[in-house]
Amino acid sequence: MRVVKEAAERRNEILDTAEKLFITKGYDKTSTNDILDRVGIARGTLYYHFKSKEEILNAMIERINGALITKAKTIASDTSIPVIDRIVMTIAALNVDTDIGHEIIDEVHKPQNALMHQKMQENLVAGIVPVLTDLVCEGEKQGLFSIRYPAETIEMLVLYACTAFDDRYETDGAAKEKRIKVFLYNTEKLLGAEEGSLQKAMINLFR
Amino acid sequence: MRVVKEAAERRNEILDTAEKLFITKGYDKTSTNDILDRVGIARGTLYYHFKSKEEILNAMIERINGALITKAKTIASDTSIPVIDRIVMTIAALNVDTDIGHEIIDEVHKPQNALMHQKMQENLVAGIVPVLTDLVCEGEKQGLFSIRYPAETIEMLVLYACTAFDDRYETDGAAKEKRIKVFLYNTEKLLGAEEGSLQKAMINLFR
DNA sequence: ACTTATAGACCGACAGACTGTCGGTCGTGA
DNA sequence: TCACGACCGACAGTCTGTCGGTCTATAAGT
Repeated sequence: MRVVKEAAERRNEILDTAEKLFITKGYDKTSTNDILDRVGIARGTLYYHFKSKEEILNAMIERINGALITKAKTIASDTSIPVIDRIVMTIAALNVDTDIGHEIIDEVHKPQNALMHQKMQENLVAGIVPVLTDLVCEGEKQGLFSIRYPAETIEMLVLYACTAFDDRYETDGAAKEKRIKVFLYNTEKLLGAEEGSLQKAMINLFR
Repeated sequence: MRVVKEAAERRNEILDTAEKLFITKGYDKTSTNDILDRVGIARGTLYYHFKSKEEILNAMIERINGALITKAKTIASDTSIPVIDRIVMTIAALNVDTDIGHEIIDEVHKPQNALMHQKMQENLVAGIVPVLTDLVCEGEKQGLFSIRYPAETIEMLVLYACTAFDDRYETDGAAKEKRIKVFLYNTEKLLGAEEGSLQKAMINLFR
């Protein structure tokens, strides 16, 4: 039977379903049939709202990243919190565990989802680098950091973090923990922060 | 008509052809028909030598990266060259421009080739990090560097370099040059090298 | 030297699945 | 009642991977 809805609503229904499927089954392994069966629409309807399967992926990524970046910006602009805490919190806000669930971080990084992964990363890095750069510059004015090329350096750190902290490299908890520790140590070095200052802020916030 | 060849030879013919096509057209847009038409074999023959299209991609990447890593190792083990020069040369050996041609670096990083890109990067990083780590440790013994966590730090630098120096981010020459400069500056900082020492070695070698 | 056997390389028709298209239909608000 | 936006589903075209069977080079037996 035929159910008519407003375009925006249908679009979101499709995106909701696609998101679940892309994340649980992978982008390549999800067929457009899977999506339209689940939404309960016909083939033509799907292609009435999106011009291709890839466009669905793009829209989905923009929705997810848009929300994440908005959240990060909100935290970053709360001047009532010390800069160093805000930096840690901003980064934590991107750790998708919080609200979208572990599934994403676990599933997105499988080899099959390379395209999805690359797009999410590119989009997220572009959005978050300026926010963090501003924060670091603020911290430098307060004498917390000493850094010559903030933008490029932040980009370097963020890009590395995005790639390295994907689970695809190892599941060994110890190696991962060490990697995080070294990452913080190196970050302090690059930002010209006092040794242990970031680590302290982190432990302080998450205990 | 039917031409019989040794398995190894056919395999290489297929890989040669696939390499050209994957690089010029992209992995997704290259069909197995494209490959087998060009090689001049039947469908069944292709699947006699490779069990899937993706396995062709994997074999191709291993071939390319194997050659690159062998070359890098050769340079790295030549103790007649000063360590710092060897480091620069080892990295330079990975810059595919040299023998496989610009095409790869130009084409591999298009969004369509995400899978290929990811696999090449992962494979290359895993191969090159130990080589560079050894070199850096050698340099530390000579008092050139001062570094607490060599392996993780090298990994960080290599991973970043792989991601950042893809052309996908910008074609603006000036921005790219600055990025390289900052990368060298930060590398010196992380390795605990004298400021400008890496840059000097680089300019020295390539003038 | 001449048949016969065998294993490895090769063939191409086919099944099954998938994406995107298109002409046409239905519902709803003006 | 009219028009437009939402919706439908059959269909074309393409793609990957399979399978039963065929060819050929080499080794063995006579």
